[in-house]
Amino acid sequence: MNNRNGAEANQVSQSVATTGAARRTPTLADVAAEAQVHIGTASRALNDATRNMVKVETARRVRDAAFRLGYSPNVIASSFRSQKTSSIGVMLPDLTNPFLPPILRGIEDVLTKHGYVSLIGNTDNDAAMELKLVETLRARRVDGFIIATTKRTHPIIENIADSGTPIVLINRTTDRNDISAVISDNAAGIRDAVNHLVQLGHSRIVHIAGPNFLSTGRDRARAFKEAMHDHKLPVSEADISSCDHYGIAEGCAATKQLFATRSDVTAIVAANDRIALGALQALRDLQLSCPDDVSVVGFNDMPFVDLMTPPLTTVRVNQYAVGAQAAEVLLDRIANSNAITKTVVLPVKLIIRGTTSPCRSRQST
Amino acid sequence: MNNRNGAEANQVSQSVATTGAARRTPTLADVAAEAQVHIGTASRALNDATRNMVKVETARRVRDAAFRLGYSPNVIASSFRSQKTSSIGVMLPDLTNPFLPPILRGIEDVLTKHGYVSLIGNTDNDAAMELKLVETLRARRVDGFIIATTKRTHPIIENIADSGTPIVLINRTTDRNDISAVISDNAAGIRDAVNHLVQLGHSRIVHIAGPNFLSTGRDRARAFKEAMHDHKLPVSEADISSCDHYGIAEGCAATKQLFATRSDVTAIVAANDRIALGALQALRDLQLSCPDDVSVVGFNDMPFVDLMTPPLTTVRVNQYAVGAQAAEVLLDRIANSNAITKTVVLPVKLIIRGTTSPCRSRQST
DNA sequence: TCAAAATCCGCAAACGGTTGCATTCATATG
DNA sequence: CATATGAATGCAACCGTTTGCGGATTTTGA
Repeated sequence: MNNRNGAEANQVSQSVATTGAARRTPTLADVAAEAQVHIGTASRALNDATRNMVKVETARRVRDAAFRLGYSPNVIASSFRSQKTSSIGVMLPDLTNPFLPPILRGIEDVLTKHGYVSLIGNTDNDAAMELKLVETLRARRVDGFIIATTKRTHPIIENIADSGTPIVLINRTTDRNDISAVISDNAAGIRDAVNHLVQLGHSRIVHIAGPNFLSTGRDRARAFKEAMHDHKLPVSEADISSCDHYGIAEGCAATKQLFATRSDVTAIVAANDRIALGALQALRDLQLSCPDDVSVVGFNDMPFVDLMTPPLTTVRVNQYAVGAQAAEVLLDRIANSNAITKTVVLPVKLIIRGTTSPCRSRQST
Repeated sequence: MNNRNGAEANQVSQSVATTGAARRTPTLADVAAEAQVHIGTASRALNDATRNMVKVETARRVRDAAFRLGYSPNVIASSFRSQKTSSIGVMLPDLTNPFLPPILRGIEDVLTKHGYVSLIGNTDNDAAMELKLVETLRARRVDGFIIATTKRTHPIIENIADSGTPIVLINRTTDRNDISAVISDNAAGIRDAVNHLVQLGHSRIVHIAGPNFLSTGRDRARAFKEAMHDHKLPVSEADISSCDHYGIAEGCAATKQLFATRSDVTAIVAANDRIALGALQALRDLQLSCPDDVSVVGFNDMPFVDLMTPPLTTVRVNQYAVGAQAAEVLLDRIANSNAITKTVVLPVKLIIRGTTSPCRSRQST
């Protein structure tokens, strides 16, 4: 009886596995059975890389069977066996920063074109969250990383690179030059901005800098000094005020602090658009008009700065391209593990709008 | 000789596999060996849900071993076996729409808190891309879907719901009421907008509507008519111009079309902020001043509409909360497969800024 | 003190593909 | 004609966890 029950149970589960197959989502085994081939052959027939190992007629039969059954390959099973997840981790400070979505879109577009998918995480520039995120992404076995949050030295990130996992940095780089990166031409952008202001007759130009521990902050400040120097304009440390964060409030505060000691300034080169927004706020608070009293130029050309009044003159970086390029570089590195590490520098373009105008040197207060 | 070589090779790989074990990323088997327990026990000790099946002392020993080895659980293997990926698919029209990032942030925040991760896809409202995305996400075996792109009838999406996969819609719903959704109180928002305009003395108020095939477009238009009716103000079809897309260009065109036949309008209720931006453009083109000649109110309060000149009066929807709520509802449904389907309606708030002012009925042209 | 119950843990079978190797069969070669 | 060559497919191990089942050990209860 026990035996008999067992036999019955077997038969039932058997019948479930056959007639009931329509219920379950079909597996490769179902497809192979339907196409009358071995499961291994079915696998090869369905996989682009191994398609040529099987007769074209057989391949067609398998694909037909797969279609007939509505087969959807189980990517998890595939990832598990092949140790490739076709997914990449993206580490951002905060998705809500309008500068980032176009970059993400660029990343997504090239990833999906290659059958990859991205896992996005926000860190709010918090070290603990960064660590947790990296652990999560590692646990999910992402094939590579795109990182938008690095400081000039950053142990967590350097650790990823050292572990041999493909990685590419965007916007910001580390001081180490053995990690691939996609950045914009900070030096050229700042130079163009200064040139523009000089052409408008400005000579008392100051720089509201970003954090020195970020490559963008350091590079743009350095470029500012060089550009001033090229124009034989004096530039001292007093002409540069640094923010320890790329924020509107910080930009406002830094501007006010600088204006407290300098009353003849007629133009501001801000390290990025948010700092520029803060500078504009500061000018308003100081009862100064932009651009009549003081000209301002930003950096990034993030969405909507063209709709403000006055619209912001700024250095446009091609955000979408940064993302797309980063994904390309990363996928290249994944496909070809000894691809050289490279830093891609994308061109920028000064967009002249309403916050800059000819200099009418203002009176000292 | 062959044999000897083979033996040597074996020994080498053996030594790699033992002493070199530190090289490989450790597996559960390594942890179990280190802790001197069976692999099954190690699994239970490390898993919150099964922790109580093992003695506390044993659990501690296992966790210590895991820590010592730097063990990172292979989520892929876990997903494979348990048929749960702890990932959910998010379908968006376009991440680049500034309305969406705060929603996404809300989704991400609650998902990560529960150990989940999201796979985001952009469809650009293209049916083919939608289908491809759904296939991709199904292949990756996401545990559920959050969908921001549905039309009032939408076969692809209804198909997901019918398949039994947990799903929740955001912003927009289908006409079917058996699918969970998180939306904002469209009717209240429009009512508040109309009330505000009436209080300012306006009576010639028109509505630039969204697409009728979207629930938001239909609901807001319907609410507009009701609100006008409540104030005993006449409202005909001529007072409503529809856009077939929530875009700036469409809003501009629809406004111009309506103003071509109506010269006494003093206020516009736009179906969303982008349409409102288009309406403002149209007014500029028509040499009309906002808010002096015509008041405008938008919907959504997306980022940066407060920085424009004049800043936009609009109905604020709590975007972050929409995303967070959607994630909560979805996770609840995943954890509890017979949770009731529910539609969560979040409150909205009229934010009065610079595009609305008291009516000074303008002359007919 | 001993049976029953409860607790803890080991055992081994999945999960669904991929892939190196073996086998078969047809074709080319000497 | 026998054999070498190569193409096409079958075979089966393997990837790292989870989990139902049952055995061993301890605790409980009368």
